Amino acid sequence: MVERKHIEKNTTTEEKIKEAARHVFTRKGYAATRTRDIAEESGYNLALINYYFRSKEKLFDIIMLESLQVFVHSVIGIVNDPATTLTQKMQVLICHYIDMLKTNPNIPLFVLNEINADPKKLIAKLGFDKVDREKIYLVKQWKEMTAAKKGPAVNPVHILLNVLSMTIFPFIASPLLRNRTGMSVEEYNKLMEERKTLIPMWVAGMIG
Amino acid sequence: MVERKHIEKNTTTEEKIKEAARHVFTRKGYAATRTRDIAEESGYNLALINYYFRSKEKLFDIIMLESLQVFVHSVIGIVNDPATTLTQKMQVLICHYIDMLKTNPNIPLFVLNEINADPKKLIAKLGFDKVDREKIYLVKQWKEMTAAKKGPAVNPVHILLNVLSMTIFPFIASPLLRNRTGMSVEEYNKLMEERKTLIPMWVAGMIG
DNA sequence: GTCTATAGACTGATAGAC
DNA sequence: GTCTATCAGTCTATAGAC
Repeated sequence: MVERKHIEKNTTTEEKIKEAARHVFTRKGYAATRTRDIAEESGYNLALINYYFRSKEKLFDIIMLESLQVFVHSVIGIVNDPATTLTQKMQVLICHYIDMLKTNPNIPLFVLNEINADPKKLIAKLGFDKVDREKIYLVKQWKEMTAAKKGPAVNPVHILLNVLSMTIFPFIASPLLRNRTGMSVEEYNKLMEERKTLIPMWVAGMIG
Repeated sequence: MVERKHIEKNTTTEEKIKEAARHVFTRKGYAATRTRDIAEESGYNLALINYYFRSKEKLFDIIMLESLQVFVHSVIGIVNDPATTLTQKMQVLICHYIDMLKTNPNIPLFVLNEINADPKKLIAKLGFDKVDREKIYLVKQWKEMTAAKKGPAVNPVHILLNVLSMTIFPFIASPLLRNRTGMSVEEYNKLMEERKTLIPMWVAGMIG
């Protein structure tokens, strides 16, 4: 089953519909997407969407969960690794996010839009509400670090916000920035690659 | 006309509908918003929306362009001020952005979506394509600064990206972050207020 | 200017033939 | 499994009374 996954990908009707749905949903958002659009893009008929997925919403749930699990699953492995330091975790996470964003640059805007449309619905669907933060190794290490430091500490949420901001936002704003600076996609991606080492450096400067 | 603006605000039916539309559109997005929702929120009937604005789309355009033009205009004033230093400009801009975003937290997502849908259209509507970058005072000051510095300089686009990221992204991600941290809107806004002084400090550290 | 009532178009979902 | 045809519901926009 696993070893065949890359072969079966997009060959079955079900996979083709999912692939089409991924495209249309991420481009237009849930509400603006018509099941007819997905049918057309998949090359199949409208009725097949219901045959395979029962409803537009159920199809959306599947797409969204898959998009996010790519993000979330690997991340949990990183933040829970007792073998790495806090700094190393941050470096690995930033690399991981930038690589993922280079191949899926449209996912953040898609997710943020849907969360904005209905915050409770999506967060519950993602299973984020079931993660026990206190048991994550990164949280433990963070607390040790802040406890050891002297002087007035910055609210750690600021640091988290900065890492996420500096990593994710450049991809969301890419069309705008590229338009203003006249950069090509390749030049821009090269810049993003540079940020893999720059962001950890900048953040280290913030923590002092 | 101008001197009466704050008095007339939200007193006319037209203004009340616009205010209601602003709320609903930004909460649910264009496609998911029904004109019935706007009518209900405004306290008036569905038919009045068409009486005043002809269509849902025209109403949407008016709302968004109004919010944006006010903001864009003020920004141009700041970056073209010959009386302030580069550092001062950055501080004022960050303050200005954060204040704006506290009252209109939905604008970034709207702008990013529109630009994603059609990069040239919105930029042209806002008149950005007519701005001659070389004539902006901030650009001149920036070049002077980088010319005076020794050692290998970081690509200035990184710094621009960081300022925008750290200022804007926290507002886009607010629903997600507030949910994860359990913060109220007030607590979160207090954090954003702190960033008015923190971001310039962090950026100064990056430029070194 | 504001309302009620309804036209007219579109959408998600299903029945039933093949 | 895949198709065509169609229903039932919802939406924007408008006609017409007041």
